[in-house]
Amino acid sequence: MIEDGRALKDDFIPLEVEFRNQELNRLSEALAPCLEGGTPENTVIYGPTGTGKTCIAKYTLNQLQDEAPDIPTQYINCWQDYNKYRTVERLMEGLGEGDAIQSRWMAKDELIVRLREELDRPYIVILDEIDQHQEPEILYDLYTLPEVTMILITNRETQLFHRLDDRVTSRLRGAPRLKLTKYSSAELVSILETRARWALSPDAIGDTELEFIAENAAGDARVAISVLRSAATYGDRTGAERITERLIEEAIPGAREELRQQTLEKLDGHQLRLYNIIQEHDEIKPGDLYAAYEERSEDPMTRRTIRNYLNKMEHYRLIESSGRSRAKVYSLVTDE
DNA sequence: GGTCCACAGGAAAGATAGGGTC
DNA sequence: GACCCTATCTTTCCTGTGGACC
Repeated sequence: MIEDGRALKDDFIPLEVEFRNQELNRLSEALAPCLEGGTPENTVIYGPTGTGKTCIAKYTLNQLQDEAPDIPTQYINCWQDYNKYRTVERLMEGLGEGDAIQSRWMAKDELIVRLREELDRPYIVILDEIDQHQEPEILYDLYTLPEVTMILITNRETQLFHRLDDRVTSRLRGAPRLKLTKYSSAELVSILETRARWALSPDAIGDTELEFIAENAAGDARVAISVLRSAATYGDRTGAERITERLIEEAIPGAREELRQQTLEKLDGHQLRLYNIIQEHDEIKPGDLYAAYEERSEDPMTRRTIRNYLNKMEHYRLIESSGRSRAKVYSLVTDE
């Protein structure tokens, strides 16, 4: 059934991005000046997950590189490269200067100086999940580099700005902002149709089944594509010739489990222990959670470290919390 | 309304690990 | 191999918040 699985991958960039023409045009306009030696505009893209923020940013940079291969670009996920050092490391890599960094020997400030020296032409950088950066002052450092143009991606615009100091906020306030909203069911069907045409054998899936996936994805293209991928994989495994509604229903839990397992693999022993304790309870108070964790650990981490771990797991959407102060409880995320 | 206390999260210091220099 | 420099992770200390109880 699957003929070319690439089109079903999360990081696949399609030849054409559907239903985002206005946003693509605005982003292209913001970057266009660099083609004529001018100064492009920094841009902020925000909206819920699965609305195509990363996709339109990467797509626009691909287009730009087709026109001007000499202009270097770089994609940085600030959840993975969350401190200044790693971010600048990635920036150097984007300039083909990754080898210039001799491990930890080079201090952060020295790295910035090195980056400044290497910049002799426009450099366009996507900073994805910028609200998750642990040292948001990096934006000020980058702002002082006239060659660097930033495309900042965040889920919530307010989360980004409330963490920035006034110098950066005042400068970014004037930057173009692109707000992306969730896809409608009809839009998701069209996106899925295109992906299915690329990835699957002809007639592997019909309109009714695509609509069924779209309705279950609640406007999130990432979820919709993940379910399609899971259904097709499951169909291949079981020898089915077509993806049916029943196959999709069977594949949905698998798609969710796949995403959950991928995330669980990122946790260390202490974090997994916390996850297991929460899993054993419908809801658990932070104090009770720590007591249970302490009981099961030979060398337990402190409460402060555990709070950091729990924040990380909440961000991964593995657990969630409700209530505040003494009324606070943790539970597993079950709605995805 | 006042007090208590669980809880969150920032800041600074300490511990650890990786790699370079002599 | 000892020492130095660095980033990263963890701990300690502290303050602010807000729910529970009287």
